[in-house]
Amino acid sequence: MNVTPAKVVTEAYSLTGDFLAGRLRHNLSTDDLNYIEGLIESVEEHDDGSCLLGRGVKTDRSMILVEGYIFRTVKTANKRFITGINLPGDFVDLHGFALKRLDHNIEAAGRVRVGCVSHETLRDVMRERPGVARAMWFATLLDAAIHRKWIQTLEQLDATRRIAHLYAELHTRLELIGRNVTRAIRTPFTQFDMADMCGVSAIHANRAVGKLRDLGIAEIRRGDLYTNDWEALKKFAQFDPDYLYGDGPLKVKEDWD
Amino acid sequence: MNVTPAKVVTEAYSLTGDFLAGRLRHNLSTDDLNYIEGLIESVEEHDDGSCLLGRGVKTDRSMILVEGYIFRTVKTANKRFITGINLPGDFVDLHGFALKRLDHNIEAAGRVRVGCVSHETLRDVMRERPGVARAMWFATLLDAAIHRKWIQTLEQLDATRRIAHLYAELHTRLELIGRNVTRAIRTPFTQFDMADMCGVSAIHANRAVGKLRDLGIAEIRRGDLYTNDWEALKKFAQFDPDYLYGDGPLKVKEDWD
DNA sequence: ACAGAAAGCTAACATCCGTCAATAGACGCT
DNA sequence: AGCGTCTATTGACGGATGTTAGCTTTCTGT
Repeated sequence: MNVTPAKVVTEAYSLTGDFLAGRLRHNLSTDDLNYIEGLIESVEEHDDGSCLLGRGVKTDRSMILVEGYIFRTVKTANKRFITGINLPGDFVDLHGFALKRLDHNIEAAGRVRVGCVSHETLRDVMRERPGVARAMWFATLLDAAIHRKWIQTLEQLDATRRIAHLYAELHTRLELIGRNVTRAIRTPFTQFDMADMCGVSAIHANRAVGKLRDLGIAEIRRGDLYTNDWEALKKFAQFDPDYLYGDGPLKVKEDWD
Repeated sequence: MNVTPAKVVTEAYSLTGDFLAGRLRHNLSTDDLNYIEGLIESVEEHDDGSCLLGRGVKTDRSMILVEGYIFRTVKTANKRFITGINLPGDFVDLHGFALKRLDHNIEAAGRVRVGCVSHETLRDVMRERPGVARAMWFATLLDAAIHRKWIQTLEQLDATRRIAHLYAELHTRLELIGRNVTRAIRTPFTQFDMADMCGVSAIHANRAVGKLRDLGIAEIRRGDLYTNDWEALKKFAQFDPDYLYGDGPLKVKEDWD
């Protein structure tokens, strides 16, 4: 598991847009968000399938996903398990700051762009911007909440519904970061990826995709999902967005101190 | 989902022992640990099956498990899903401090004793004892790591191995909090509980228990597991303790600042 | 346009698991 | 001791999923 070489592209892309409209948005002022963008020391591009950080490898920086999808993976002799997905705006390895070594790999799903912040800088943030530090804690708590929902999904749903639930979650999370979805979600996921996320074989993932098509719920082609009835899809997947803390509960900045 | 009445037993039990030898231990000095014990405003006892905190209920305090086992559960019309277990020394709803409302229930597995800390007090801690605040963040990161392992377990193992993995995890976590296990782990878990943790039916959990017995790996009677070869059990469950960050990685206090 | 590679698809069979039904054992209560 | 309830156990059947194998489609590079 080697870290693949990255192209540093800081000079080519402006970061002063709304790329950081992600998960941290709830708890931070515009000033804080600009402050965080300022922390980013470089932006890198990585190719599909490259490993941005390997399990057990020590690191002295953390990465914010700017564009693309990232998997958390664990590998055994002949299988890969995906335990989570990150979307733009997510800190993909913030916990590496505290734990020093991750228990899983950070893997690019399709081409990605990440912003890098050194742990030295984060130490200063922790000391001097308690509001930002708290927002980072919230972000890791939200990761845990999503993990719990994945556990429930694996315990509760069959393969077809798991895939539907996966895209239902993506739909809502993309909305939460301001990327509204109309009739399609485009991803670079293969059916192998879906299988590794849902804990089924690739062949069974294929059956599930076919079943979603037969049921008229969604059409999935090469990772891209098309539907004209998101509510029906979400109902089929028994999707309940509460766990994403999209509205009220996470907005606790005002009643902290 | 009602919160059942609790017996307040502060006066009957001394807290100045090593009950808080739990997960926070790595990152804190004895002084810090004594400080945390001092935060506890009351100790309560709850009966088996009682709900200590319901999903969506606002709360203004957090609980440290002092004695017993606690489940994180989610319930649908006719099923219950267990997404995690807590052991003595764990903060069971620390994330309620930041999120205000939990997305799941906190449920007693057997009789439990919990120590309560008001969020008002925690706010002060966050401001005045950054070392303790960081330890709390670490604790929630460890929760997330355990969640990821559960996801992997559900994706990877059959029912028999999942149950073995569950007890393998308990064995290691109990060791990490100084409760060394010899030949038996005693729990109040029913086979229904095991089923809800492993995402299988109770009848299939029973088959799995029988299979562990037939294979000579372990004997499980009413939640209590007996074995004379923990290594064989862990190998069977493909258990790898890295995700519990038992030794090095979590001990980062010294190189923080 | 073409070839090779990657991804998607299908069929057949075995295993894992859920459900239903029924029974046996363990525990608490009176 | 006797009763009821909760828990554990077993058998039979069907559905869900894994595995193997082979085939088709789509992408990509030249």
